Amino acid sequence: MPELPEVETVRRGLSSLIVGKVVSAETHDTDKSFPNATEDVNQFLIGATITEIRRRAKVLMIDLSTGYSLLIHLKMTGQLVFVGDVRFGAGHPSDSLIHDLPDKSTRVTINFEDGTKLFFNDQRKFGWVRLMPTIEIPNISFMQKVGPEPLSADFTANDFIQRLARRPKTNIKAALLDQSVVAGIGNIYADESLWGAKIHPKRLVSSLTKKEMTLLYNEMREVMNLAVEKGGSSNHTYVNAEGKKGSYMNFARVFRREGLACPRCGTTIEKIRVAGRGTHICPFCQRI
DNA sequence: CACTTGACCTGTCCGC
DNA sequence: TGCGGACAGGTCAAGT
Repeated sequence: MPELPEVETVRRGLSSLIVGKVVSAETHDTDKSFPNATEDVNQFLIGATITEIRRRAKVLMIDLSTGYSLLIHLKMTGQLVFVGDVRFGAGHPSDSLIHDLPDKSTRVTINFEDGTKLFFNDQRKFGWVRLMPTIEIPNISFMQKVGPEPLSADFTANDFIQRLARRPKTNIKAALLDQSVVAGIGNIYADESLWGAKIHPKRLVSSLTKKEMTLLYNEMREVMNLAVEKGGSSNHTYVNAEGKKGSYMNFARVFRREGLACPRCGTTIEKIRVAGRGTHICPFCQRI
């Protein structure tokens, strides 16, 4: 899925596109995509005004005037695309990657009173949308265990080091992907951050020096900031709320660059497997 | 308990 | 061209 920068990009897009709109209808394919009772939808979603769009880790929250929120997780291939320009028939901007919505990947459609629509598309069906009372969001198990936002001002290098220390016997890549250590890092930005800090992803957390962990903290924040600034990364599935791609992949140093030269030392980048995930390293800069 | 692996799905790509 | 298998930006349950 989209990792923190992609979800944040979607959040910003939706903030300017749908806040203030009034929901007029909702449809979905299966209860897995939207596991809510019809009476709750009728009572708390239909007729509600969108008040705010928030994000925590990789979860989006669309707050409603009824005291309920739509919680959305895009997982690996989810997209949340707003279609607002009726001049385009089914309605899409001409430079959008999304051509005709709904399509066979559309799981949920939210209609607004002004005729515009929000589509939740998800090829692999891992993602979900659920409606729940806003006040109960912090009580769900994911929110209970999720770690701090990596870009928040009060998240320090020492916090990072202390949280990593809870996973001493696992490798650093698995620890970065563990949402209870730090929120929002996924496969792309884990690889990019480790390359920046010159740390091999298979290194055990307990083997890292304080200096290395501090460097990793700095690199992680830099990578995340740059990725947010560039609108995230796009493979063939990720698009933002307007159906457009992010440009971080133009700045990636190792991710999906196997066979190419390391931008720091020129050594050929390799792809290996760590924590069950495809992992990109410079074998010279990042040694076990 | 901590840690690793498999499952959830569909689509695409790569080698035979 | 067809087919099998590996793999894909995530997370949770089940296994060791």
